[in-house]
Formats: sequence, C-alpha cells, structure tokens
Amino acid sequence: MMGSALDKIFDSYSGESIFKNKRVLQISHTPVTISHRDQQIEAVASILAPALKGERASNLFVYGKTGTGKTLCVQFVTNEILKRVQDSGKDFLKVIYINCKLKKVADTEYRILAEIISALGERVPATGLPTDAVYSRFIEIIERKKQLVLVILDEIDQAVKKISDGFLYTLTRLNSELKNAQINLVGISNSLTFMDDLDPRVRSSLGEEELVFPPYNALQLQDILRERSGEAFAENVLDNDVIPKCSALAAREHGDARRALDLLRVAGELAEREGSKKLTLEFLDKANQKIERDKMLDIIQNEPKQHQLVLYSILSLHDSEKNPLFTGAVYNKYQELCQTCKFESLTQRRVSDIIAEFDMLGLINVDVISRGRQGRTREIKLMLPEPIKTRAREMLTEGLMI
DNA sequence: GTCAATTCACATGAAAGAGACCACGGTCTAGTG
DNA sequence: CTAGACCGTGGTCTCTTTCATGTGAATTGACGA
Repeated sequence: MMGSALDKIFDSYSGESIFKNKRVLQISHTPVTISHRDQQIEAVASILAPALKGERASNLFVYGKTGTGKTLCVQFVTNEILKRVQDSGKDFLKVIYINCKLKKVADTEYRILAEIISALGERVPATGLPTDAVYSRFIEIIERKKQLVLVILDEIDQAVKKISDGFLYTLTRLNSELKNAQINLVGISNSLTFMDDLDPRVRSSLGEEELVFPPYNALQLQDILRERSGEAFAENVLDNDVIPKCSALAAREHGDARRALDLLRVAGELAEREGSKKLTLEFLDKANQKIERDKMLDIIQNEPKQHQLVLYSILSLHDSEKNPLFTGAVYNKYQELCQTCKFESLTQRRVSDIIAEFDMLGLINVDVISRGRQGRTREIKLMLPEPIKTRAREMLTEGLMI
C-alpha cells in the first residue's frame, strides 16, 4: 500500500515536467532584462555614476510598494557599476547589500553594523561588544585604504521603526570623520511616508536624491509574466487566460510583481503534483488560496506560546460571543485559559501590545474606539477566512494542549 | 433643550528589570619537555 | 612552560512589568428658556 502511494507521487514527478526551468520564477532570480523600468534604471544609474570613478555620489533614497522592482533595479545598477570598476582592474569600490527586515540578521544597530563588517570580509562577534567599539572597528576597517563603500539598506523603514533613526544619522555623518574612505548610502523603503517622520537632519542627508517606483499595472505585469513564463514552462503548458488572470490578481494587490510570479510558480507546482499536463485557471485559483493560507498559518505557527494563547482567546470568543470583541473580554478569556493550562499570565499592558501586533500581521483588524462611559478600547475583528480559522484552531489546540 | 464637566476602560509611552547570550581578560590546572 | 578550562565583568537583546499619562464620546447634572 505504502509502495503504490509512493509510486504515484514519484511517477507524477518523474514524468514530463511542465517546468522547463522553475528557478526563473523564484524571487531570488535576477532576470537578464528588466521590463518597464528603463526610466528608473537610468535615474539610479545617473545618480550613482560618480561611484565609477570612486567619487562619492549623492545618497539615494528609493520608495515604492513591495514587488515594484526597487531592489532589483538598484542591485542591477550597482552590479553593473561594480563590474565595470573590476573590469578596469581596480578595486576601490565595495557594494554592500543589507536587508534590514530579515530578523536575527539586521534588526538592531549593532547587527546592521556587524553585517556590514562581515560583508567587508571581517569577523565581528554576534554580541558582547559595546556598540561604539563596533563603530570604531568599522571605521578602522574601511580606513585601511582609499575606497568608496556603497551601502544599500533594503527595507530601511523596518529598521528605523525598530531602532530609531539615530544610526542613520551616525552613518551619514561618518563621512566627515573619514580620511581615506567614503560611505555612500542607498535606502530602499516600502513605505511612502517613511521620510516624513525622520529626523530632519537625517532626511536632508539621506534624501539627497529621491526616486519613486510606481506599481506595475496589469498590462506591464502581463509582459513580465510572459517573459518569464516562456523560460520557466515547457511549451503549450499554459492556458491562454492564465497569465491575464494571474496579473489581474496581482495588480489588485497594488501591482506586486513578486506576488504574481509566486502565484504562477505555486500554480505550476500544484499542477505538477496532480500530474496535470496543463496549467489551467483552476490551479491558479487554488494557488491563490494556498499562498494566502500558508502565509497565515505559518505566521500563527511561529508565534510564541503566549501570543498563540491570546490568539486562541480571540478565536474562541469570536464564535461564542457577539461581535465585535473588545480588549477587556479577550484579556479575561486569556487569563482563564492561562489558569486551565497552567501558564503564567501576562499583564494587560503586554496583551494589549500583542493584540496590536496581530493587527500588524493582518490576522485581525483593530480599531481604537471610544464608547463614551464604557471607556476607550480596541474593537477587534478576526480577519481569517473560515477554512483557515478552523485549521488555525486545530493547530493551536494541539500546540497548546488545551 | 443645551452645554460643560465627569467618567470609564482602556490606549499609549517611558523606564527599568530579568534572563539569555556572548566577548574579553585574568587565573587556575594539567600535560609536556 | 604553555594550552586549555573556568570564572567574573561588562556589554547587547528581547520580553516583560511598573508607573504614568492620554483620550474621546456617553453620561450627568446644572442652567436657562
């Protein structure tokens, strides 16, 4: 019995694959040509061009929603610059790319700095040193020779939200202390309003040049998908209306190309898994649901126990109580649960923050409302669709042993 | 009926503590020649 | 004599608590028409 089940799975893989080269659809893949971004690439290139001669360019700040090609374009241009410099046999340019959003990699001032240093080929302990010691280490390293260090800080808004903008100020001001080396900053942000709540000094030095990446529209997304799918899939696999539908779905999500590619890839995987020779609309719909579902469940699963307990409280109240829910009720339920499963209960202050975090994650929707004499509170609405909700409840019941 | 004061139930902020992790330098210990 | 084990100190980081302050509309109660 076991054997036949395995046979079925492996057979569907060993047969003709509908993929020709799946890697093309992965987000890490850098395409040879970038469509519909000529203008932006030119702009980035002309701003950063002085780096070709080892001169400090203007600090650049790039905005745009997720999946609009910001990172791609900046990396493309800096790679070209680096290639040219290296081709001429020089090595006065260092390009360092840091994604500030990756947890445990770069979400504190110390770690960002450590990350830069390790990109320069030096080691620095993961913790244990005073931050200013790391700064002087950094200065010492780059001062060893005359060079230009181009630091690209991706998702910089995330970092600043967590740390404060102080480190950006220090970083921009560092140049006046350096004799040999120069630092050039490129900030990439998803949030359009990010610049507004920065310290004015940082704003002026970081935003010497600014660039906005508009979202792709549905037609542009179609072009991109056609290009990539040509390489990714075998011939005659795609139904005609798959790409338009796919780009329409993604365009609805503020023109996110990454999402569109993901969708296509997952749809392909689903089709392949079911042994289908064709990628039809049906698979696209399934993929759309699956991505959403996996994302949510993944988030829930990886939350700490206390957070899960709060979420479980919300889930169970959501069914029994009348909507909407308020903080007080959730907290009471939470304390009750803590007693039954012998957990230490957190303070209301903390639970309040946890609820706010869930809102950020999109698991729930929260409005702060004032109910007059009934005080001020959060109105909590659960955002999980029915199937996900059920699955989440099962998962939490199991994980928390309730 | 109108209007300002009151009041509720939290939201929101700031500061500080606990506990985990880690580097560094000094001291102790056991193995080596 | 020396390498490695071990310890104390001092640093970061995350999660949490404690204390303090803020908030916005329903409610209240005084006031005047």
